[in-house]
Amino acid sequence: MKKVDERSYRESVYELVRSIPVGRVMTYGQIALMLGEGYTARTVGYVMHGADSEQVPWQRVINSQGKCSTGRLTIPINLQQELLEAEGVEFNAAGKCDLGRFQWFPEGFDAREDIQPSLLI
DNA sequence: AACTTGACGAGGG
DNA sequence: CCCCTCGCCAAGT
Repeated sequence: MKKVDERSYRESVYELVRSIPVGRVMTYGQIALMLGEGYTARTVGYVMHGADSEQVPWQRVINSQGKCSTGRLTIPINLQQELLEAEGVEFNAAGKCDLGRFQWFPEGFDAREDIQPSLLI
């Protein structure tokens, strides 16, 4: 078992991101851990910046500190946060959301066992 | 083939 | 809270 079936590296990431419910988020590192070998938070971020905003709810992927990391090049600062707030995710004045409340864990995925404690915040 | 660049994350100061 | 260092790995030069 190498990569992931016949799907491309990127598609596996997008498929998982599409499974995140409205108003919930996942972190780059969490996605990397769930996809397994070959995936790291860094490459998930790389893949996400190339996501088609029409087909992937890219705004639901934030960093492990509960903050949006998109205030750089192509994406307007605050756009990601605004989109998330529009679907119910709350952010404090420092632009950070409570992962304990908004982070999404797929069913069958035991956060306590499958994810490093530090990722649970 | 070598080197650089990220929408990252953990650990340490 | 801020800053820096490393490890990570796909892609583009």
